[in-house]
Amino acid sequence: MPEADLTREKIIDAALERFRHYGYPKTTIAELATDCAMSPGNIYRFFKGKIDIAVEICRRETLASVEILESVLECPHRNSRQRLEEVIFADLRHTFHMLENRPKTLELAQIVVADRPQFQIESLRRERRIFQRILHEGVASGEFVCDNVPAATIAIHAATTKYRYAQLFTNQSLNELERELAHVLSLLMGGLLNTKNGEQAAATIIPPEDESLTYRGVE
Amino acid sequence: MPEADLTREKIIDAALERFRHYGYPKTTIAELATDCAMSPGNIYRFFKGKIDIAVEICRRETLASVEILESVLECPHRNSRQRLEEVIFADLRHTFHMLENRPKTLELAQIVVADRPQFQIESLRRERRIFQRILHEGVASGEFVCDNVPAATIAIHAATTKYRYAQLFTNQSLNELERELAHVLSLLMGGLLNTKNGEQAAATIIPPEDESLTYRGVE
DNA sequence: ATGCTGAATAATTTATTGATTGTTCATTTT
DNA sequence: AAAATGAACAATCAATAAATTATTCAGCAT
Repeated sequence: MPEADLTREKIIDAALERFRHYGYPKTTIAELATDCAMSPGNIYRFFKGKIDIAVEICRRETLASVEILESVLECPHRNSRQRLEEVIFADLRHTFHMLENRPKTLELAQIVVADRPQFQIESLRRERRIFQRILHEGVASGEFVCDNVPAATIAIHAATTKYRYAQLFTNQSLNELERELAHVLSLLMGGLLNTKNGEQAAATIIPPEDESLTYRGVE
Repeated sequence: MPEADLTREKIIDAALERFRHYGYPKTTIAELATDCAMSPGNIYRFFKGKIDIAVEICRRETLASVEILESVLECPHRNSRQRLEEVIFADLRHTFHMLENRPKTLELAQIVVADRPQFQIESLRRERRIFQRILHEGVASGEFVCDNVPAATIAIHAATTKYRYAQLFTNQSLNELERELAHVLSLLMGGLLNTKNGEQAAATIIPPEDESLTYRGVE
């Protein structure tokens, strides 16, 4: 590895350590510089600003998360449904434990997202790509029926929003959340409608892509 | 109406006006007292504290919201699926416009919930009761198939979390959200699985219940 | 008694100041 | 020339003081 990259890594390691122990706001550039046996000014030859160090750390964190989900995906002898369910369960457990054991990581992510909204959008997109791969496989094998895989991917992702960093939404226990998620997945898989009577119900009416924002609610 | 209740209403009206225009923190008890032509001390004969005025206003707001959803519910010539979908769409639109047109209302709700977490829990429960009524009807008529209505109610409510006060989660437009929600509902109704091949897939494995916690349905 | 007042007090918020920190860049070192 | 420094400057934060506000309650009025 080139010298410059090694130095960059040293800064990231020092920041990782301090952000984890004391948090982003309580960590000063001067401290990072001391940790790396260099001057404060030199840090700026490797990062445009303090926030960019945080961005890089968070970016690596999300890549690691996606890899965890991918490893779940690669378990053999699973059908598409089991894969999808296990990936979503893994997401719930992983993010739950993250917030429970490393609260500073959330704080850091919130600081980064406040400054770089695009960061969150891209992280979610990376996650959805995993979902989409499973859906494609399932449709190809005939296990799933779906005439719009991208839309279904987004829908499943949206419907399981509550189970990503669940503590942001509720103070339920992990066990409660797992049980609830199982019911959500069960519905997403099988649906509510009675299909025994032969006739297939009409699809949900999907609003037109009209950009004119007309208000249809009450008041 | 008894004299005391009229006075109480006068205070609530004054608070409603000021909270809406200037927000909760910038409204003082002294101002409310002046508006009502009384002394600050007298306010405390009707409310235990400033926050309790906000709680009462928010309570009425949530009751009004539930009534809107109930009015959607009472539309005739609808099957259960349409009712459920329309109620959830109405919820999306109503909460979306609320945040767009009356941002102070959200601020107020956040202040109330920060102080009284139970308030949010009860508001959500009231909303779920509407869902549950529709599910019951649908199961009774044979339109829905579901062996655990309370659990399915909670699942549908959880899966549509993103579409209640959606601006808290995303900056998508209302139109985008409506289209996305339509796909979510479509999945919840019909499911992903291919049921044409006759055999019904096994249910999602539901994690065992914690011994200390009893699982309760919507009550 | 009962309903209400308004000054007194406690709690909170806002303004201010001084200290700390992020960032830059002219200069030094390698 | 390239890499690094550290003093200088601007932005931000923390601590404190000042002002405002929520709440109480002894006393007044009905």
